[in-house]
Amino acid sequence: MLYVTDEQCPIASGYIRSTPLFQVPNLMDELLQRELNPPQQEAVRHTDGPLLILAGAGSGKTRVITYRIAYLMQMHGVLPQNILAVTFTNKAAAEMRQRIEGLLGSAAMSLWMSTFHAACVRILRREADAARLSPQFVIYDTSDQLTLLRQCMKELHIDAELYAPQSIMRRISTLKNELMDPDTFIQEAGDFGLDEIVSHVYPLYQRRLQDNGALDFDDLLMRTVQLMRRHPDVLERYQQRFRYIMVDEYQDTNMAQYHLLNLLAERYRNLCVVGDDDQSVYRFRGANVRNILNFERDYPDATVVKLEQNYRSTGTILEAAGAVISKNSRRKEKTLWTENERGIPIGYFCAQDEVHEAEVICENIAGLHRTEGVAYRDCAIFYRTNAQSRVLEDGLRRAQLPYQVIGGLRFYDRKEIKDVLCYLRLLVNPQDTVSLQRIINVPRRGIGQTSLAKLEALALERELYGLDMIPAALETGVVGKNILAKLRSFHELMASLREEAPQMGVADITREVLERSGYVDALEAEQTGEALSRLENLRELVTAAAEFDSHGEGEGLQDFLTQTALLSDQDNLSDESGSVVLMTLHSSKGLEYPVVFIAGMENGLFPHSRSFDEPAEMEEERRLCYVGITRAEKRLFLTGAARRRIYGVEQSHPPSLFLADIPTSCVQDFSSGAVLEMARQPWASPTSGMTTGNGQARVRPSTSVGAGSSARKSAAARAGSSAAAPYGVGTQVHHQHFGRGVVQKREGDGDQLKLTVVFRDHGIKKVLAKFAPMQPV
DNA sequence: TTCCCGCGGATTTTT
DNA sequence: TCCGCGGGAA
Repeated sequence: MLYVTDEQCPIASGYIRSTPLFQVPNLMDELLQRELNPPQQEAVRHTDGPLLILAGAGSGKTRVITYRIAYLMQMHGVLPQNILAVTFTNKAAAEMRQRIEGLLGSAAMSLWMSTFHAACVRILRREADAARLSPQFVIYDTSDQLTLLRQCMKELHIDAELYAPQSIMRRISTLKNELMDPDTFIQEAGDFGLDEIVSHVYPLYQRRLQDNGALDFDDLLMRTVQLMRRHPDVLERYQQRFRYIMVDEYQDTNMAQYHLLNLLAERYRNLCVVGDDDQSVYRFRGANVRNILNFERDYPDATVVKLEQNYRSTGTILEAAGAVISKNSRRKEKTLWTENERGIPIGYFCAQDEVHEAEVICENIAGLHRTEGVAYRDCAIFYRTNAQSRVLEDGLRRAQLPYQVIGGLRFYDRKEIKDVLCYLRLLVNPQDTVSLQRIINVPRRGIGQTSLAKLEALALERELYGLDMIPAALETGVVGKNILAKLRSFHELMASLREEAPQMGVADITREVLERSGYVDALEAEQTGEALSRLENLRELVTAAAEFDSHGEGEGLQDFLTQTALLSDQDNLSDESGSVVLMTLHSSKGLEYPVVFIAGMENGLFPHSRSFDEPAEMEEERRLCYVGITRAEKRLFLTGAARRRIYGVEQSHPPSLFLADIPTSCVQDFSSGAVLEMARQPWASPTSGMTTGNGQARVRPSTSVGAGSSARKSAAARAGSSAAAPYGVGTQVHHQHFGRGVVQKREGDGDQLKLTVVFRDHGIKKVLAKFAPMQPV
């Protein structure tokens, strides 16, 4: 056998025998012809050399990917272990694997089918030596990252008030996604502003990650690329191994992922990327649409296949989506079409406020369920920001409709779960100082801040990390006598757990930790409802661990921790539960539902107020809108509210400018008063849309309720807001020191007029209108 | 050391 | 509005 084989893989012994569908070549042909349209077939049959599949929404791309993998294996004799398939979520990977197994039987077992991050973890663990990593490294999530960063800042005496840890973190993350390591950055960074600070913190932060045996999300990608660049022999092995590479959602890859792919595919050039530039919505986390737009430049010999037939949505929904996305410049031209029926017009409703909006949505879901027998699980509600989910949840509860929320606070991010996971992490990797600090006094054992500070000082001096710092403290006696005893007993606890752990299943270890740490006892003693629900969550954690044990896929605790760290929101979406699904528009990518509601169709919310200034951001919002609309199969409802409370402050937003782009014939306005008609007014002229020129004022769908077009005035009147110019609630302002902001609240009047303003970069401030160096924009 | 209260900051989106 | 943190008191 020519190809590199996977040592762990029994050469797919089953796969030749267990392929009912593909035994004979012409059967395969027949199958492809029956199941796929001509461009889809072309994509499947193109096996060698670079391939770009531009897959419009709902054009059957998952089907193409799965059939292509099956085709490679069956018709070209490609071994499953020579294929790398990268998807966006674990859920997508699992589904795809299942479908391939449906076609080929168990042959697909040894196929690498996972997210970028999961694939990188796998590589890094195997190549830990070359990557100069501890093989039992742990993965830090956002909050761990921030904890570590804060410590680094403290160590360097950088004022966290002056430089928000979050912005430094964001910057470091961006740098990592651009493959900029600390050494390089020191040379390139300016010696002023944020970057000057970052040039000090980033190297230390990175060193501390290493000391703690930890990697953050971005490291997973960056370190893998570094590994491949520095070790040609390792790279060569993986190039040989992954002769065929397929990437889904290519439009959302960042620079690190882009380079990794190019490195791996360099040798055989069998790189197949699938994506849709119109669905690129992760710019904020480093995704670069140029990756897909430039694929043909990167691989001049690339074959390009466009999948433009949509099988998902009604003609009406597709037309609306097309109208919205067509306003974007810089896109690959493609026209989605469908043979599906026109369907029912899109419903629009402008509610009085957000509570009313939720009510209307619930009434409609209940109505569809009652009169048309629509299952709850076939209904989804999307929104722009997680904050919107609460009111919707309240509504659903009141209407007694079953629902599940995807995203928001992840299960594994809950305090009690995170605590226990930190115990487990320490068992795997005793160097992990961040975890130690989190749990050393949880539950309370009387090891307080002062003692901890002494411990830390000692650790810093002697360069000790994690559990190692405790014996040192015991010897030197830097802490008082009774603290000493407490430290000792904690250390003994951890030592004995560590000894037992390797022999036990994950569920048993978890139970052991819960019992012996006193965590459960402490919660039981609390006797509050909150403690009860935490206990409930912990039970759920044990269940998840037991499930993990029984699947037997991983190798114990280590893999369980990795899995929990890399789990995405979508991954715990269950189709079984029969409930209405709530999620952000971002999370909705890649999914489809017969009935879709998009709530909060208002300027300032969607498109989000932070995107008005930058055309590129605005285009991203528009793509997000396109994504949302194209999730719908049969029915789409768009809703908004004339008023809503945000941070407890009442605001009123005009209808979303995206509504104005949807052709009249596609929508039916159910609002009282012709709201949609009014919404169309300000932006309906030929000059509407985005103008980037400086001279001509960009059409600004402002949230102001003061001066403005008659349409906006009447919207304000209906909303019942005070309309006194120049600082009405919602007015966009510019402040000499604080920059851009939006007026949130007015108090007093005349010279005493006080304004609460939300500034884009400086948070909420109260200013006296008379004195503030500020004007409306 | 811990608990409680008050204040300020935050929210765009997430592997 | 809600959450997390810091400061002060027991």
